[in-house]
Amino acid sequence: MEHRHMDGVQKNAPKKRKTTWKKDPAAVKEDILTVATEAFAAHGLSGANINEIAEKTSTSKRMIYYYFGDKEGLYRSVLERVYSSLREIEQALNVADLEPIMALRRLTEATFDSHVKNPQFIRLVMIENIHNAEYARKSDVIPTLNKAIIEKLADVCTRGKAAGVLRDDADPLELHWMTSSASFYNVSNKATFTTSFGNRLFTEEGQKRIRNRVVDMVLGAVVIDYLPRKGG
Amino acid sequence: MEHRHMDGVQKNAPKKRKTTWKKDPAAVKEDILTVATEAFAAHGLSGANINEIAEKTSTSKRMIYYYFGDKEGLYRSVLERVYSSLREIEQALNVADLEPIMALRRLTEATFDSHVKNPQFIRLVMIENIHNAEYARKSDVIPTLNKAIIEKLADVCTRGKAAGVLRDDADPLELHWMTSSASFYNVSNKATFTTSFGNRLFTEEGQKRIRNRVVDMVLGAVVIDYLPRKGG
DNA sequence: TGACAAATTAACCGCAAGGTACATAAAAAG
DNA sequence: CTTTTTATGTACCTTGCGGTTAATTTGTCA
Repeated sequence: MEHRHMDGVQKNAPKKRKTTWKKDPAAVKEDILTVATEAFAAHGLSGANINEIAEKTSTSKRMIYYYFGDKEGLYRSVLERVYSSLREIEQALNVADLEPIMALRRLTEATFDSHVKNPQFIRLVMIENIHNAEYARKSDVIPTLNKAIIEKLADVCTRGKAAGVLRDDADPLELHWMTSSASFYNVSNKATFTTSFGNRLFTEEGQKRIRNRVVDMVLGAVVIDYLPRKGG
Repeated sequence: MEHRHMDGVQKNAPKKRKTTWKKDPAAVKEDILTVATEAFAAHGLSGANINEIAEKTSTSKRMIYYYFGDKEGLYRSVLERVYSSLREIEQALNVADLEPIMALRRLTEATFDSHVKNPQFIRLVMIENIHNAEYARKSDVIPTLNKAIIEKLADVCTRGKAAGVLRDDADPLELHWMTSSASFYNVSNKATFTTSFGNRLFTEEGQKRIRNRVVDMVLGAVVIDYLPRKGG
């Protein structure tokens, strides 16, 4: 009971505490995670500020520590949540009954588009890479999440080779690497690329061209006698 | 350096100051920049610690502030320095007297290799992108640096089209985008990619394959009737 | 209805880390 | 040789921010 700094004069008159509130743990957690996701994606692990996060939630800083332990715990939860939500999108994709080349085209386009649509995810993955993926690696869900897309690509490869339309050195993992690299970079490096070269490739037009280019590159790498369409 | 708890004896005895030293501003600045580059590349702008940086230099924290003003100033200097040093590498590359396709192959390979060889640069660019390139944009050298590579590609395109070996929609900036995206991602996302899919693509073998794939992708996108070689 | 656990609030703490004050040696200027 | 400017060293200050303490309310279950 040491009010050491209250020498004498009414310093720190206690704010009136809220007299009533509802219990809603799930909503509180969600609220915190939503705000924290934005903060970590914007400023990174060390750059994000717990006090600021707390202010933007409808609850208090104490609750963050109550539910997530510490800053790192909060970050880990954010990471897992955003990884998981993206996996759902990937799993929803159904190309099993398209013919192989069309399936591959669709998968590539879908990957490209989902990257464009989820910049927050991209930023968090960038941040993870800065940290050498140490938090993703600690997670026991994240390392298992991306299997879905690889399986789909593997299926396409198998079918494509059987049909004689894909080169027999086509490899699902390499295919994913190619698609990912283009799709990821397109979002992750937009800022510096624009700084160096202007935004010509990042207008609506430019992005359409790039998207087609990516498809052509990927198909061109594995489809036998692939003929890219002309122009953008 | 806590002298506070040395109760009684020798409390706060000022450390004997170095009685003699040489002036060497240039070396001191270089020393600081070298250490700071490592620190910022490893931990980002907010994550890097000025005290730690100071300890690793052969000089004192005071000098960091003397020469660079504040943390942000130091970061900006680091950024400009690594950008500039990479530009020199690019400029040294001479492909003007190779035939167009070979020239393009060499440029692509060189870009891929230089990314692999300069992970610190990659990390700093990643960090800049997290910050929406605000510091790179403020710089008055960085935005002008990457012109060299584009000019080389433009020359190759012109010659290639004239010789009838390159598609007439081949575009230097797009070519650079393709090469960069693959080369950059290969380094920047190694950690998370490995976490998800194992390190098969990052062994010596795997990297050779990837490198060849990248060349094939780029050439395949612009060379008329390009025939990729088989296998890895 | 009252004990107990779970959820929430406001206030506080410690210290790490960015930044500064001040003294002084080395070199340059005059 | 004196003065001034540049470069350096040591100690220190301030506060932002991650994390805690302690009290209080809400809901549950004997």
